[in-house]
Amino acid sequence: MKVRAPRTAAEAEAIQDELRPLLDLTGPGPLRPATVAGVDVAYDGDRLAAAVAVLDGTTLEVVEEVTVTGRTAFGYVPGLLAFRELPALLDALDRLTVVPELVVCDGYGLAHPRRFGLACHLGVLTGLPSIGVGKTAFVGGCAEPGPERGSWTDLTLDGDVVGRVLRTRDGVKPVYVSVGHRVDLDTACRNVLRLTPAYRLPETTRVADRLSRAALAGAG
DNA sequence: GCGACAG
DNA sequence: ATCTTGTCGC
Repeated sequence: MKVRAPRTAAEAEAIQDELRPLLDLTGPGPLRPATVAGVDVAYDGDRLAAAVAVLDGTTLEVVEEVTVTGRTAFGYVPGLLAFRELPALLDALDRLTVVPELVVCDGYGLAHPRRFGLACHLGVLTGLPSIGVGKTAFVGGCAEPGPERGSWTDLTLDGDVVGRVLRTRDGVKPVYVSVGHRVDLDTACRNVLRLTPAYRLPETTRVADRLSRAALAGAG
């Protein structure tokens, strides 16, 4: 699998609009996935390192890790993050021995200006069930969820519910969850809660984050 | 027209 | 994303 490389923002947007119809928003998706993959990318100037960490869906123990290093081919443009991170992430996913039952992305999925964020793009290109978990607000409006872990509110955009603002730890800033491909919002949130037994962010993204940084440092 | 804006 | 010290709290 490979991402088409657009030359301009307009081209990138056209690709998103073209792929958007291939999205499978049919649920429920994996409720008790045996394996869950986390993906993340670290940068140092134009160098980058992408990492994929596959965890056991029950014990959350690391089952497999893959990293790839390379150079950025597309700058960061809000709404077009996938074109910056997907090439390397797909390379890493290709080298995986285990086929994860769910992929957790760092960023947004359906909650996107054209309803096709990183999680959707990755899902459509790999065919794998995927969800997006963002750390900060991007698009959509929401009310503040209750202070306890598990409470949430709708993330809405143009009158549509495009995701959820979910509290994963008591009294800690919530995360922004939106579906990517082949998973519904309820299932996405249940998975996120299972992946956050101790910290605000899913263990999958925590491991992938560490991995990508280490790979970047080790690639000198 | 002017800002805001996942990572 | 990344640049960065000390500091409050368990």
